[in-house]
This record gives sequence, C-alpha cells and structure tokens, in this order.
Amino acid sequence: MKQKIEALILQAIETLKAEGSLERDLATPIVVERTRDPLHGDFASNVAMALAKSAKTNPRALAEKILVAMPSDALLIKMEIAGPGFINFFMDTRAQYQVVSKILLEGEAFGRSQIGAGKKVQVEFVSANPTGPLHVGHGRGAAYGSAVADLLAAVGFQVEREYYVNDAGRQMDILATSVWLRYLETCGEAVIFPSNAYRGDYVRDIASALHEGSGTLYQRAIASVMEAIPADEPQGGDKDIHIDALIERAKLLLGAEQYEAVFQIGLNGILADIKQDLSEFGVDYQHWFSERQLMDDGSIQQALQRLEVAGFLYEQDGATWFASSRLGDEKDRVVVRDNGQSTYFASDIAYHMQKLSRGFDQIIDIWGADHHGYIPRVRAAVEALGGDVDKLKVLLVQFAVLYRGEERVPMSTRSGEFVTLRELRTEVGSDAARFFYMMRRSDQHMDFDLQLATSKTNENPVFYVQYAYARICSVFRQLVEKGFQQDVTQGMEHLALLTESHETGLLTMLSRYPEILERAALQHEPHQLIQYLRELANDFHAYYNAHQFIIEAADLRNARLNLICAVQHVLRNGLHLLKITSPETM
RNA sequence: GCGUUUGUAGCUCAACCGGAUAGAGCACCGGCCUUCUAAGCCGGGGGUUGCAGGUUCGAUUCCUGCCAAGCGCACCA
Repeated sequence: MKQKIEALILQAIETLKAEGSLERDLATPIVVERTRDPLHGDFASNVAMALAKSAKTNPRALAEKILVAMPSDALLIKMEIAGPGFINFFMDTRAQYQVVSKILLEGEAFGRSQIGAGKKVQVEFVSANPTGPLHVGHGRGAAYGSAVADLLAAVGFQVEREYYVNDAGRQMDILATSVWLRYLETCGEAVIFPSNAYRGDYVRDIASALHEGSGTLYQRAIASVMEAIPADEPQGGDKDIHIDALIERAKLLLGAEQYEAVFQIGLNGILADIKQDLSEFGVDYQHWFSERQLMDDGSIQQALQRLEVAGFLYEQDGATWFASSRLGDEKDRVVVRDNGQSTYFASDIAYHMQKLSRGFDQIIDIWGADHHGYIPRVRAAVEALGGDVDKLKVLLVQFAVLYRGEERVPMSTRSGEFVTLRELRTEVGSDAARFFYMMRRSDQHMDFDLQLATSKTNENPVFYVQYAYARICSVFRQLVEKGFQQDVTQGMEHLALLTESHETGLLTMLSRYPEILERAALQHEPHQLIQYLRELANDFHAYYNAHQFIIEAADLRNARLNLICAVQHVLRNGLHLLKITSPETM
C-alpha cells in the first residue's frame, strides 16, 4: 500500500514536471509514512514540504497542486492537506481487511520478502576465544548476531553465519599448559597452579578426560617441570614470565607431537562445549573458521605480500609495520614482531582478505563494543587490499550488566567466578534470555535483571507476548468445547463487521508486520521486532478484555475468529523468527 | 590528553533515521474476575529530551562548544 502511494505521488510530480509547474531536474525523494494519529489518516507524506523550497513556493500550495495531479485509486478514498503541508491519505477499510485473508493464506510465510534476493551476506559473530565457556557478555552477541542473520534471511538474503576461532596465540598456549598442569595433578603430582593460568573447573574436566583416555602418557615429574622456573606473582615474581616459562617447559618436556595433542584436546574440548551451548541457545553456524588455518595455508604471508606490493609495509625497530594511518587509522600498526611472529592483527588482515575473496555482497562483523577502536585499522586493511570498504559493516554490541534485583552480579573471566551463558540459560531459560538480550538496541548498554527475567508472577515482557499467543490458542480450544467450529469462509465474507476501534487498530497493526520485518532486517535492529510484538500483544489483550469472541451471532463470531487467528499467526511468526517458543498453554 | 559512544519520566528503555500533541514497562494511586486464562484490562499523576548556541517551515534526531558517564588508546588476543 505504502509503495502504491509512493508510486502515485511520483506520477503526480512527473505530471507537474511535464506541464512545467515544477523544475524538470528537481530531485524527488518520496517519503510516505504511516501516521501515528488516526486523525491524520492512514498514511502521510511530506513531499510538499521537502520540495517547497527548491520549487520556490510554499508547501501548502505545492501540496494543492500535487493533489490535483494525483491519479485516482479505488482504495484511496480521501486525501487532505494538513498542518504545515502534510498530505494525509485515507484508505478504504476494504484495504485493511485484505490483510486477514493474506495472513491466513500465507501462514508462516507472511511477512517474509525477497528484497534481499540474489545477495550474499556473511554475518560473523560471537567469535569468543576458545579458552573457556561463553559468558553472559557473549550471550548478547549470540542472540543479537543470530537474530540479525535470521532477519536478513527472512527478507531474502542468502546468509552465511560464521564463527572465527582464535585457535592460535599465547592465550591458547596458556590454556594447553593449564590443561596439562591439571592433568599432572590428576596423575598425583603436587602442582602449584600458576596464578595466570585458566582456573575454571572446565579445565579440570578436560584434564580428567585426558587422564581417563590416555593414562599417564603425558605425565612428567613435577620437579622437572618446575626446575629453574622464575617465581610466580604470589611468590614475588612476575605472573607473565612465570607462565611463559611453563609453556616453554611443557613444549620441551612433551615434545612437539605430545604438546600438540594436549593442545588439541584442550581446544576441542572447549569448542565442543561452545558449539553445544550455542546450539541449545538457538544459534547455529555454517562455518567455524580457524585462525591456525590462516597461518598454516600461507594466507597471512599472502596478505602481507599484497600489502607489500601495494606499498603499505615498512620496517622499523626490527618489526614490520602496516601504514594504516594513511587510510584513516590514528597510527600505524605492527604486523610482524621483531621476533618474527605475526600479530593477531596480521591474522585479521588475512581473514578479511579471505572474506573479500568469498564473493559476499556484504560482510557483517559483530564485535563487543570494547573493540570499537579496532574498526579503523580493519577498514584500512580492507582498503589497502583493494577491497570495497562499503561492503564491510561492523556492528557493535555493548556489554550487558547483570543484576539480581538491586544487586550487581560480579563478573571476571579469569577468576572462574563469572556467570556463564549456560548458567544464565538454566536460570532464566533460553526464551527469556534471548528476549531480554534483544529487547534493547545492541549498541546501548543494558541492565539485565535476572529477577525480572525469571519472574512468572511479575510483569515480564516475554510472558506478556507468549501469554497473548496462549490466550488465542485457548479461545480456539474453548470454541470446540462449546460445540462451535470455526468457519473461515463465513468469517472472510463478514470481515466488514469488524468496525470496533480495537479491531481496526489490530488490522493496521497486522499490516505493519512486513514493514517492521524489513526495517528490522535492513537496519540490523531486532529490537524493533520485539517492540512490535509487545505492541501487538498489547492490542490483542485490550481487545480480549473489551469484546467477546465466542458469541451466538455466527457471522461476527467467525469474522472475529479470523482476526485473532491472524494475530496468532503473526505472533508465532515473529517469535519463531527470533527463536523464541510460542507455548499453547501457560 | 587524544579518539569514540552515550546522556529522554523516580528506574529500565522506545520514538518508523528531520515530522504533527516525545511513548511503553516497572514503581505509585484508583477501578475491573457468576462471562473465551486477572501472567490480563481500564483510568490517573509524572518531561525545559544534560546545558548553551546554530542550521530550517519543523530538531530527541543534523552541526559547534561546554558538562557528565562508558569504552578504547600494545611488537595482548
């Protein structure tokens, strides 16, 4: 409908241009919006105001001309000029009723579209280091990222979800060494566990699994392990020097092959846990992309060569630098350290070169907001590699702060006291967790109140929406119990009986769903859909309280049943799109 | 200090990307269950959109300055 009006206005303006009332080369951005106030009709446009200045006339006079030139349309019953020069459009209510039959006909497909058809988009999200279980901060990225991907898919994009596994680097060596030391404990060695190692219970679990599977294969005497190792921090030493020495010792005592085996067991144990965790949270990926692979297959070398050829690399202080400051970054960045090792950033350059080569029309990176300073250098890298910077979109997710009522829940990754995503899911459930995470704009800080999310008696927005759905299901159960049967055809014939304000309001609300979906997808803002579902639920609850559905008059009864059946479909479509369940009873 | 993001009702947040009288929930006050689930509904109070300028028909939205907060400023990942 919206597009139709836009087309009509465009025609009118073309007509005016043709007859010389308007400059021929006038830019015409047609904007038609739904009105907030029913008094302003169903749709409104501000074209006249937008054009008035460049057309050197006043808005109301121009609006007048446009109205005269507008082609007529059967469903358009009234147009008027209001306020400073808005053109308000009033639609025939028949147009509103059509949405009911459309929804019942299309079912699950209602709201979906093909505006993204033929376009490939990659969404990379979470990508947490595989050094421990996901915590609640990752949960928000997971809920948000998967929703962005699902929304894009719903409007026709070909979407690829990817997780970048940082399986290289020092943190992974610390993990491998942590696993090995816990394993030695299991073997009976008296280990003093390093302060800078991973202390979580999951490391113990992996270690005991290793012990069960391989016996004492990796055991070494603790004396040989600790011999001449610099002191740890609690003993007055430096925790980093201490752990690095232990890593080197582990590599030495185990040999390359056995060290690699322990390393892989640690990595795979945690990756398996992350995959399961995410899957249970409704998040699934097409690709798990390994950083190690970039190192092994020469991608990093290749990427650096490309930068070299393009003239963006130089040597200084024994290191190799990327001149990112020439492309908008605040300073240049090291890509190869003076010890010959490439940096994490070098991996990321190679990774993005990979992404560019895979033929996506759009590449979406979803990062924690603390990485925002990283954006300019990655954009610089993409540009230096000859890629199209506009294809890369980085979306930031702010941290969620957990509260239990008034009390702030402490979080710290290293100490092992952090709240994991899994703990959150068991405490509040996946539905509430996803809903709460997505309720707010992702780039805003949010307070996540566990008490509110778990409450089933208090006002809880998740239950509010689900309850609306369950109530409709209940109506249809009651209908049968009372000996009635829904007659869809009769209902469709009498939709015109739906004249109450609650009913016309719901009709408008329902017809907005496809627009909401489209906007939420293109703007990467799932919270708009959540917001919409809350409003729709609200309108339904109000309707439910104001009018009876199961009544004697068959024509009105069936018309109303068709309407709430449409509401039921849209609620379910929206919830399912966000991977939130729609229980039939509550 | 530099960069960046954010300041909206007592609290948590929206506001269709510049539109008409800035809206919800929680909390507070007052009503509604012999009738389809009261996890619900109806009504009420509550705002100088951090402050000061600017741009224009029109600003919570764009620009500048100031104030305040978060984050970032590694040859870590």
